[in-house]
Amino acid sequence: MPELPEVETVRLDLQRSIVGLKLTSVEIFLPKMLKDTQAEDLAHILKDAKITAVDRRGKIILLRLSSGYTIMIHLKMSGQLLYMDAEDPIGKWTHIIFGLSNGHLLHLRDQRQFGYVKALKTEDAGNDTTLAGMGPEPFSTDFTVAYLKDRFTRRKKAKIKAVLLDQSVIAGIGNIYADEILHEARIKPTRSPDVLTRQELAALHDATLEILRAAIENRGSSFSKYVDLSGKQGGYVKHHRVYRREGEPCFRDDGGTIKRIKIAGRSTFYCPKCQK
DNA sequence: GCGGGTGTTCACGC
DNA sequence: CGCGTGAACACCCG
Repeated sequence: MPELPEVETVRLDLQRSIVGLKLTSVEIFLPKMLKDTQAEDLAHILKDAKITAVDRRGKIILLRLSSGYTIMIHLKMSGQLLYMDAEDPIGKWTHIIFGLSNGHLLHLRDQRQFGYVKALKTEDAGNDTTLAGMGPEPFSTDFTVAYLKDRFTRRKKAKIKAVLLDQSVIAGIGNIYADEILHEARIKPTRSPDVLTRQELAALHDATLEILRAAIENRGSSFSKYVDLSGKQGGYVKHHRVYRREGEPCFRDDGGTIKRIKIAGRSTFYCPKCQK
């Protein structure tokens, strides 16, 4: 799925192109894409509601509506949101189409059908278990070295990579960026979080911000399915230093060769030379 | 046919 | 309770 930088890229695109418009209709071809939401309720909720803002929490897009409702969209592994013309063909994997008051359409495509759309009252969003259980946004003031230290001391037997993937610790990091962040911070993904030094925690904190910032600036990583709102690929893959680079020399030119292991069931790439 | 893939969740065993 | 593993979801690709 798209991780924070990809979802943020889509959010920025949506903010530019649909805020201020009204939603006019919704067509649902695959009802199981709706989570805790009835198709007729969704149609009623969004009909003629104005989109007042597009927010993001972790990897989830939040369409804020003037009617007091929020539409949550999770793209999971292969979901895409596409801003389309009315005459554009409907793809095989388009499962939901939102109509917009300017005549354009928002297609939700998802080859693997893991993603979901959920409607809830904006005032109840704080009670939503997915949203409420999420750790701080990396770019918020809550994300500090002290916070990492506090959360990491409780995880004595875990591996740092697994903890970075835990959305309740930090919101938005996935398999690509966990590896890129750990490489930038020179920390081996198998390390135990509770024994990291103050310097390592600070390096991890800074690397998180730097890698995510650079990825957003390059409009995310497209190695397979991810595209932005207009269907274009992101440009960050060419900046990847470890992810999917098994057997290649470390970009730090330190004589290390990128290794691939499994952590938390996920392929994990790192340089044994510079990541300690 | 098999394994693996940007995510998440659950069952199970230690 | 914490943590790791494997499976599940569904589909494409090499």
